[in-house]
Amino acid sequence: MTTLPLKFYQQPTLELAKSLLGCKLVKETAEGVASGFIVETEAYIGPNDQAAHSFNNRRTKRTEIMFGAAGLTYTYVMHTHCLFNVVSGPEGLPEAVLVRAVEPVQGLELMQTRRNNRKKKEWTNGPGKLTKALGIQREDYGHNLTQKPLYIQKGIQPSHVSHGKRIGIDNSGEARHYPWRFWVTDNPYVSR
DNA sequence: TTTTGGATGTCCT
DNA sequence: GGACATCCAAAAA
Repeated sequence: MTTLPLKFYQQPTLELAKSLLGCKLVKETAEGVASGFIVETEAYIGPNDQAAHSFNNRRTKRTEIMFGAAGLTYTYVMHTHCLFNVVSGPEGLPEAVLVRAVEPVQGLELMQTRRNNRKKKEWTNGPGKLTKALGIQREDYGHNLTQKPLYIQKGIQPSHVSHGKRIGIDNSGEARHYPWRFWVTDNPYVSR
C-alpha cells in the first residue's frame, strides 16, 4: 500500500471527494494502529457554499486551515464529538472534504474497545463515531496527511458510487440542496 | 466577560 | 421521534 502523494489532494474538491472513496484512512497511536476504508464523504466548497464554515470567505482561527494548502487535516469539535476533514483546493481557497463514514479494516480490537463493545456496524458509520474509533482528535488539526501518524493510503476505486444531498445542514439556505455527498453504493457502513 | 449555537451521538419512551 | 449531554470559539456586550 502506498501513501497518497500531495498531488492527489490537488484535484478539484468534488473529484477529490469521489476519489477518496475506497482509500484507507490510517491513524497510529501508542495503543496501536487503526484504519478503515472511506465509504462516505461530503464536499464543502467555500466562499459560495452557505453550509461551509468558510462561507463568504469567513476566515477565523477555526476555519483558517481551510484556506491552507490541500492535504492538511481540519478537525472540528461539535458538541461532545470531533469531526474529521481533508483540506482541498489551492492555498487561499477555503475548500474541504468531510469524511462521514469508514469501513473498519485494521485494529479491530482497539476500535471495539474505543466504541464500548458495540456492534461492529456501529463503530464507524458516522462522522463523530469514526474519529473516536480511529483515535482522531482535535490535536490532529493542521496535520499533513502524507505523514505519520495520520495518513491516507491508496485504495480501490469502488465500482458503484451514489451521490445526493448533504446531511445535517438544514439551516443553510439553497446550499442544502447541493448533491455534494458521495458514498459507496450498498455499503453497510455508510451513515444512513 | 458573557452569551449563543452548532457539519452529532446516545439513551429514553 | 425527542431530549440532552457537554465543549469550543464566534459574536455580542
